[in-house]
Amino acid sequence: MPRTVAIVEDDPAIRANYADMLKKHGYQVSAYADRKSAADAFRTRLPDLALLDIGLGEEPDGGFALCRELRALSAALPIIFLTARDSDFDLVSGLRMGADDYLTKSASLPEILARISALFRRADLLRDPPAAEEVLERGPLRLDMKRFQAGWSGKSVDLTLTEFWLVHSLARFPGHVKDRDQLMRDAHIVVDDSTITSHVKRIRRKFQVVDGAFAAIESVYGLGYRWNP
Amino acid sequence: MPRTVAIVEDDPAIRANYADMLKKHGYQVSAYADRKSAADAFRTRLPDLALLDIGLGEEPDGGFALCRELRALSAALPIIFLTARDSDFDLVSGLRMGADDYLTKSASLPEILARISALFRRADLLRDPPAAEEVLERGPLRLDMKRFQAGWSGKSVDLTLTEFWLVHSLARFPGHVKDRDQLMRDAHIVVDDSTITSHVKRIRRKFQVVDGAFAAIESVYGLGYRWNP
DNA sequence: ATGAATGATGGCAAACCTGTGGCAGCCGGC
DNA sequence: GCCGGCTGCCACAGGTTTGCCATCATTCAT
Repeated sequence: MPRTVAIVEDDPAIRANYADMLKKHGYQVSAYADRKSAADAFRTRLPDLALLDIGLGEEPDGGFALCRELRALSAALPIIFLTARDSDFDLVSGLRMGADDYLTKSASLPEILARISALFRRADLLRDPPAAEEVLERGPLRLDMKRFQAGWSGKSVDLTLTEFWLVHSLARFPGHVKDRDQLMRDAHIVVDDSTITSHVKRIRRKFQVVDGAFAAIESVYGLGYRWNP
Repeated sequence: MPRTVAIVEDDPAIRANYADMLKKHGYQVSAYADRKSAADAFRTRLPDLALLDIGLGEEPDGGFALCRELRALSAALPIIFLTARDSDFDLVSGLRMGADDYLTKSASLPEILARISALFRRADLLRDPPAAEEVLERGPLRLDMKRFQAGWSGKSVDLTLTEFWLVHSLARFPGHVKDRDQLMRDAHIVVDDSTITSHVKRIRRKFQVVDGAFAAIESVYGLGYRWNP
């Protein structure tokens, strides 16, 4: 099914022009000339994307008002301002108001189309599973990145923040050797090499409390550490 | 944890200029002069947003290549081209390649900032899908989103607006750790870290008036707070 | 095998984080 | 104006975490 694009623009010639162009590129277009008719239509059915002019007939800021109404109806609806007004002030206001893009009428048709499809691409990420990696499992190890909780064969292991980052850095690519500098970067710290050694010591101890045979963190002489599967 | 913005730009003066501006607006900035150093850094840690020049030193299209590499690493990472090239061709290529926005260096600083924050707003939708529930119930907790009223095992708890937002932010994903910056965003305030501590103190006190054993808000040392089911 | 370099360990002090009480500014209602 | 509630911030106290060192053990190259 084609995507629907709503155009709100008071000038009939420009409106028809843009509408034609969008239709030619496979969108299903509904066009409105003023705020009221657009708002009425949106209340029954939202488009997949809205292209708004700012000045609408009698209302010099009708587009802004419409943008606010739309945002109240849906936080995710892609909104683009397409207007003759090219002041910084209007642009910043428009974006602050919740629009996703702001184009002046000097924008070329290819630019408009490219920006519309870029915005659709991003909006589509919401529909699909955003692939938000929440938990990392490596054998008996389990790291919940949202809860900042670590577990080893079912039992929970209390790690401090720095320790958690270090374990995450090591376990993300099992078998890969991480040198101390990389570990510092992943843990967002800048410290002496010996301090990393200390952290590894404490991490090992904490895992050994839960599993005496724990040996997943292997030292690689002269290089750093490696997570052993 | 402030948002990180990566800037890849070969001209040292421009790079420093943009980096300063972004830092002044609260972003944590990492700057790179060429494709290789940027790509290396991105492989270990992705920024929250990338600002790319297209021409990078010897490579006239280094930014395009970098954009492709970044998109391979993450489909959701916000990417903005910021370049002197103002041809339609480059713009359309850049957006087709997966960038979310395309700015020329003639763009004003307010425009750049507004577009960055608009993009962050949209990217945030991925992290916290919009919730439209009228009433949120989590065990004994009950939040009426319409009336801004909170309840604990049937008894009503008088929260101020800010407190209500904070409780909502915490309770929405029980167990998930929210740092102070996320809490501020969810409560629509910009304050000192210690102020969040104060709010939590007052929230706990109010719940404890109703239930002496209240302990649903757990502090996570070094990170923030978590709602305990 | 031997020595230099690297890593492990225990310990300690500094740095950091949080909880708490308190206070000042702000705003709205009376 | 005056009052009271809300908010933001600070100073202090107590506890946790972290960084580093001295010492001992291990590894690698000669």
